[in-house]
Amino acid sequence: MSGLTSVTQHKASQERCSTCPIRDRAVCAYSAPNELSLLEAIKSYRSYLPGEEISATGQTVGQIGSIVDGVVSLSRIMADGRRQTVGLLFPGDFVGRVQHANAHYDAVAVGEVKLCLFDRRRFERLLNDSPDLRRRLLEMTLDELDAAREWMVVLGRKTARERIASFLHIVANRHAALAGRPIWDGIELALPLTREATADYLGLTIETVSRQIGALKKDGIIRLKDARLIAIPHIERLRAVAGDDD
Amino acid sequence: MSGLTSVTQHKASQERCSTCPIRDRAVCAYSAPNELSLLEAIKSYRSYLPGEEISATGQTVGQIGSIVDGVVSLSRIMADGRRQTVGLLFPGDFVGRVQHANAHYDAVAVGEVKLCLFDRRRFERLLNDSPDLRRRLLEMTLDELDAAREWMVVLGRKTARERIASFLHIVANRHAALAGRPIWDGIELALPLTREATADYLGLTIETVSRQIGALKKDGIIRLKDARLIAIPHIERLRAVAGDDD
DNA sequence: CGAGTTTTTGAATGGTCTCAACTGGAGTGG
DNA sequence: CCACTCCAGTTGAGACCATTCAAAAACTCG
Repeated sequence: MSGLTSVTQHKASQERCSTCPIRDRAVCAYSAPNELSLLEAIKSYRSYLPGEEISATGQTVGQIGSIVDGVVSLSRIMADGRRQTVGLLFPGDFVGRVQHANAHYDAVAVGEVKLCLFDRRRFERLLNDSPDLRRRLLEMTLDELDAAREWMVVLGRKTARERIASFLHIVANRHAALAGRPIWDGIELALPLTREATADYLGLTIETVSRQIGALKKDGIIRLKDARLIAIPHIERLRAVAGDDD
Repeated sequence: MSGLTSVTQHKASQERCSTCPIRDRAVCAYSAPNELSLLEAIKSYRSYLPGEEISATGQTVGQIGSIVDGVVSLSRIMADGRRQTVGLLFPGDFVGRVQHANAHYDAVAVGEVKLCLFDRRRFERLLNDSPDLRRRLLEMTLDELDAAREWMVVLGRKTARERIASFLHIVANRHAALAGRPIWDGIELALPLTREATADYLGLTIETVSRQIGALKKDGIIRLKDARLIAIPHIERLRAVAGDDD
């Protein structure tokens, strides 16, 4: 798979931060114009093909940055091959860890992915001088910590049916957020993950994922156009199935 | 339970940060003496009894701070009563979230706990002016995120036996860290958690926890002096049972 | 159409949960 | 000192949900 990856990497001096689609959500969201130009000077874009590895556990990572487009999964694999996805990263999210030279997880492009990358050391130096960058990075990290803990409840206590519903709910929320409006009944989703990737995220097997999606369809909670295109007639019903009260 | 709590709270001007037992690990670890005196001016100590609630989900939190002594559990409870513990906090760890007025999780004192507390708003103001505080808080938050993700692997993919072993391994590591030396064979642990709290952390039932601890004992992986006092003859064997390779 | 991949479906197994009873230690009071 | 209660923990039996192993079906791409 990594044999047929054709990546593109280039300084994109023509791509201005001011027109960046993730300008308001990324680590640079609070940065003033003068700081943006500093970031602009050291940034480069790189694209990844579906399934392409962005970084591997233990590997030394020289570049870190923001997702401009696409979805990235973070996962850990056990010695005997069991895999658990520990995070799904969407546009605006930050990939890579400051102050750590090597990766703790496998980062993989789920679909096509475009990253806005910085040299790790240079970014860290900028971070030291910039309260705005640090504040935003802290905020994003706290949000990710909350998301991780939320997911721990799913993995520790929810049934397969509830896990699927929780997953669809999260994807729907992200989809709505990217569309810039609150979630709505009848929302249609193109699931970013294969059944296998979904299973790895939910702590289930692909067979169980398939069966439970089928069950939700039979119960009218969701409608399937094909295996990856899902419509949700009533968000409230999905949320109820997910076991969330709010 | 909250009826018979006898808490103590007082400005402790006599307790100096310079002699604080968590001085090197807490959020103030990087703070210079002048900053320490600012913190000293606004800090107060408060003790909690075993089982006492420190803050509840949704509740507005006015004070945040560091654990000086004891263990705090963070957990979320579902509408039907299922509970999942999403974090165990030890001395030096930070309780409460900056920039969020209300708690996302239930924080409960596991044993007796002593906190070093700051008014949230005042602490946030200090945070804005202090690169050292912010750097340390970011670092701690990133470490907690790593720990949370590590635990997601446990909850998503490990068997009951592996979960118990992972739990004991984590507690042993923390115990060794507090003792200031690397983990050793024959280490003895006083488990901080009841079987119920352990089950909530591991995503299991108390019966399964009890059975698996019994099985580990039968297999010679651990030795029990009583239900809560455990000796680990060979750390390597425990780690192997936990399914970790390192 | 044919090959490869992804997804679905089926049947049987097994690990964990559920429900229930029992054990042992700590504290209480006659 | 012993009976009693209370609580944490242990043990047992059966049920159930998700897994495992196997095969069929659906989709993709040449």
